[in-house]
Amino acid sequence: MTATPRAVDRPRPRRADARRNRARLVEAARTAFAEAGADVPLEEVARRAGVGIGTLYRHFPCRDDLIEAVVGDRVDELVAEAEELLGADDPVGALRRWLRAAVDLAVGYRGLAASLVAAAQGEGRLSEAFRRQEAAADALVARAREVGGLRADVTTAEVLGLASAVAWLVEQGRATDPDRLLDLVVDGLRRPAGG
Amino acid sequence: MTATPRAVDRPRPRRADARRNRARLVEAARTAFAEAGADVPLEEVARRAGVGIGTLYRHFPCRDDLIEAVVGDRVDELVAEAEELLGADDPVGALRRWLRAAVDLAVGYRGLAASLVAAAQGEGRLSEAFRRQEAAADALVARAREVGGLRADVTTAEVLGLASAVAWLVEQGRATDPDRLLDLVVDGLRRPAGG
DNA sequence: ACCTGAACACCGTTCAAGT
DNA sequence: ACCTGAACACCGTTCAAGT
Repeated sequence: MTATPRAVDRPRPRRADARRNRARLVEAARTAFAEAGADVPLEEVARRAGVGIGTLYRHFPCRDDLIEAVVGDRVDELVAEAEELLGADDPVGALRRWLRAAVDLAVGYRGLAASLVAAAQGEGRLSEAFRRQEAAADALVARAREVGGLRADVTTAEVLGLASAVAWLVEQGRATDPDRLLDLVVDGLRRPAGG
Repeated sequence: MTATPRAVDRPRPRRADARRNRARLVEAARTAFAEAGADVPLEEVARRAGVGIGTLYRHFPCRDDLIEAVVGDRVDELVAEAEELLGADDPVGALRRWLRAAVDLAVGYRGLAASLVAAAQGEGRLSEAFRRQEAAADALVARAREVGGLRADVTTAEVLGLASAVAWLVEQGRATDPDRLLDLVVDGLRRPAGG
């Protein structure tokens, strides 16, 4: 039974060398994640950053913290995009476009979709990022429902869940075209036309 | 770079003790998978079976072979069920019911959905099981399409992929009710009513 | 023909010793 | 305040020595 280290809120490092090491780690993680997936060995990340493995753990007590450092600002961009799309003429189309962007982000690093979904229940920084994303989705879903474009009983968790599932399928190599799958899924979320 | 051992077609063991060990391993794996998920340590399975780890590897050169030994006959049951459902009055409902059974199987052991999806590309016994399942799904999809109940452009790979994705979501704890999600998904696969 | 378990590789995580 | 890397735990996989 190896307890996974709890995520702790670390203050910004005071010493200049520590800040530099932190930045190097994030950069190394970014490229390593992109090349080898979000489950790349942490020793590999430390090696690429040119620091000891202990230094990595000092800055990022668990893998999710490192993932958050890499994708956190992209999640914020996604949130900002949602705010813009809230003013769109076609709310269902807006939701659809936004989900596509969310899928793109998740597909960017193999294993990210799974990490994000797992973080839905957790406590750390990545979990907070997930909840920011969920709040953004919620606004778009509410808007689409207001206009009558969505089934009344569909929840945000279901919408985001299905989008994550699409991202996961693409990651697994079981789907070439995310757009195609998203279209099928979003069609199922629409208000039934005939009754 | 650790090469994963290739799946090899092993003949049924000749010696009685070997057959007994094999059977014990499958039983131990069945309970271990159910309790701890399909990624339970193989040493744990060997321990429960009361055999050495080397014996496990002799009978099941890779984890997927063990998984197939545990779920293979349930896949065959699924295939048989599909054949019965081919005669149903409501082909879309039949497809829907069958997908539910497929999801139930995958959800039975945590991690099985991922293993099955990954096996879609591979070579071993589990890959063959996946392809039997895919052929069964294909017949049901074709039937539902004939009757005009499905979008004409939907492929079997997409249908099965989305069902696996639903199973994965449930495994991740992101959905309580598989039926609910399957309804949403299947609705997206239906022939659009209004055009 | 089959079994066993020691041996090795790999990776995650901690911590004593350093600056 | 921070860094380092040796040390330990855990698990996958192989293989020499056995029956």
